[in-house]
Amino acid sequence: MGLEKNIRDRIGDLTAAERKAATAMLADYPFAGLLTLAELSKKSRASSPTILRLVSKLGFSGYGDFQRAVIGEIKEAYHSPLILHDVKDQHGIDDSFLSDLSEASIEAMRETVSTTSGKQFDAICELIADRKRSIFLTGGRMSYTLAMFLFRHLRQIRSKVFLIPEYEEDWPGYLLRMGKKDVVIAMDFRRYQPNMEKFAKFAAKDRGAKIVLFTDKWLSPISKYSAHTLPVHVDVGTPWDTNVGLLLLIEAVINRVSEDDWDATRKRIEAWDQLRNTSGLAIDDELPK
Amino acid sequence: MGLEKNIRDRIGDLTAAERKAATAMLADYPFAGLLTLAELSKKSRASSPTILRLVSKLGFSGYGDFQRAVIGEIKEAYHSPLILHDVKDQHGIDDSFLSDLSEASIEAMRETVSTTSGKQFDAICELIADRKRSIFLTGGRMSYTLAMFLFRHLRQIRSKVFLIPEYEEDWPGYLLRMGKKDVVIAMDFRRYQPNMEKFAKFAAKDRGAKIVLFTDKWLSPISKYSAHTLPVHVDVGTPWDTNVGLLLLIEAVINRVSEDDWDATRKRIEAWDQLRNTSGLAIDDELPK
DNA sequence: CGCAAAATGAAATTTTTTTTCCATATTGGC
DNA sequence: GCCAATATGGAAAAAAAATTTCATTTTGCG
Repeated sequence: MGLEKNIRDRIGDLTAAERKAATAMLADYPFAGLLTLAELSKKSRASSPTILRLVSKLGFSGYGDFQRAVIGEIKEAYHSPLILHDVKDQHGIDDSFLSDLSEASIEAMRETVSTTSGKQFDAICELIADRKRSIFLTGGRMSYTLAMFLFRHLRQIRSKVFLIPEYEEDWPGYLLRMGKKDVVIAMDFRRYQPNMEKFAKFAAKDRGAKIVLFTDKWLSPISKYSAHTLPVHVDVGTPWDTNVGLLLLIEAVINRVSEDDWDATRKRIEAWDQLRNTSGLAIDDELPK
Repeated sequence: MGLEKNIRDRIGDLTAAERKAATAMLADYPFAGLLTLAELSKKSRASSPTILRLVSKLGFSGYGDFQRAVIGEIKEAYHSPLILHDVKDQHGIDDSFLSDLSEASIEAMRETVSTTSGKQFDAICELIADRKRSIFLTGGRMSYTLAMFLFRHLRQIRSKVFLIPEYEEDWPGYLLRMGKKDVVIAMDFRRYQPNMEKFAKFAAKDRGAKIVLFTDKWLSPISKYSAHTLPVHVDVGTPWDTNVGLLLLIEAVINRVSEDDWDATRKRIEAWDQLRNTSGLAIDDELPK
């Protein structure tokens, strides 16, 4: 499996000059693989064609192909040593699935926080806290539910907060009421939906709204139009990506924005509580204008 | 000192397109720095000259110079991976709000996992994976959105999954179709809503459905009627409770249940992807009977 | 609203890197 | 020691990448 082991195993079959190249490679593995062909050639005192022949013997189609593999290995090694400090076996073997997933999710959360700039986060919260701006929320198929989570909380904190309906025919009514001061909070994760981009484009270009985008590290196409982009780490090594990092950021926003005028928020929550027995339905703000 | 911190600190002074490039860089730091200029340009959706201008603002004499610095950082970090993940102090004091909240949320997740019995979790997943049973989901005001999150995922995994509408008048149609074999997944957290209890009571007593309850440590009144109760830790010392523990369990359920018949799930997801361009709307299963 | 200044990216240019070709060198068998 | 097979690297060609130029777009301001 490992590229390094692969080289070591085959080093006996190589020709003299190829072995020189392989040795240089191993001497500073894996970083020698990041050098250019000419640099590695100089370092190993083997000509570039020799290195190319070596690389092809190792099963790569070219130097670029080889370099991509090296980068992949560096990436892997860079991330993996962390899932070591496990809390496994606290109550027996059968829990390891849950605790493994938990540790991986924790890692994703930590990475999300560590790649989020505090300054940018503050700027975003300030935008959202600004009562003069209307806030519009939307999201992709799955993240829509988390957008809705944020929506329902923001509703308790301030007015002029709107959830864009999922049904596309309803969009114009919202889009046409957006202005330059307004904010669109969009959540868009892998398998980006084309109509989300269309929506964002119109909101940003035609209406001049500011877009705050929550996305993954592959960056949704909406990032073209967004004023702020917050990349969230979603990988936990399972077939489904995790959203705990996103939820963490959402809850951080809720806390930060409500701090801003806690008294008003408390009053709203109390008023809400009074109503909660009579009806589960939200009292909708009218759209402005 | 650190290149990453350097970028973060200056991100405010950058122009819009430069910020896009910087965000892409940070989203997959430090590996995005190993890409070629053209690749990074594509990924960040900023033109190459823009990236070059960014790189020069950061104090490098060219893209190559910058890449050498990135490689240097990777090399350094490679041998001490832990330093990188010491989230606090990594980018200064102003981030402490986010990282404090993150650590508190992590604690809540860990506690949730450590108080969840693996056996019970498995039993719940088995119930949900059983294709013969219909699954009905519901939740309180805020947790309803997370119930919806689970709903949309379960929909991709199996059939006969239904989301109870929030509007009370619609409930009878669902309640009357529930049978003894069926499962209600209820999420109910502090400030329990009385009508949720009414719903659960009817589902359990009159219809004989099995209730799986996600709640907080104060235990929703629904626990009287539930076959399984999973208490989630929600306290993070802020005015708002956290839901990361709940989301973790939900995602664990999704992973576990989809494992059960991954081939079928994959096919469903692919079929879904085919449709995703034509309409954002779900194709609703008919209610049974 | 219009204008100047700043920002941006398309495309041309330059530089670097990879790949190919082939002449020369080396090796091992006889 | 000679020959054929194999290995090697110099250098040209091809490809790719980085950089520069400059026209167009966007932004901020009066």
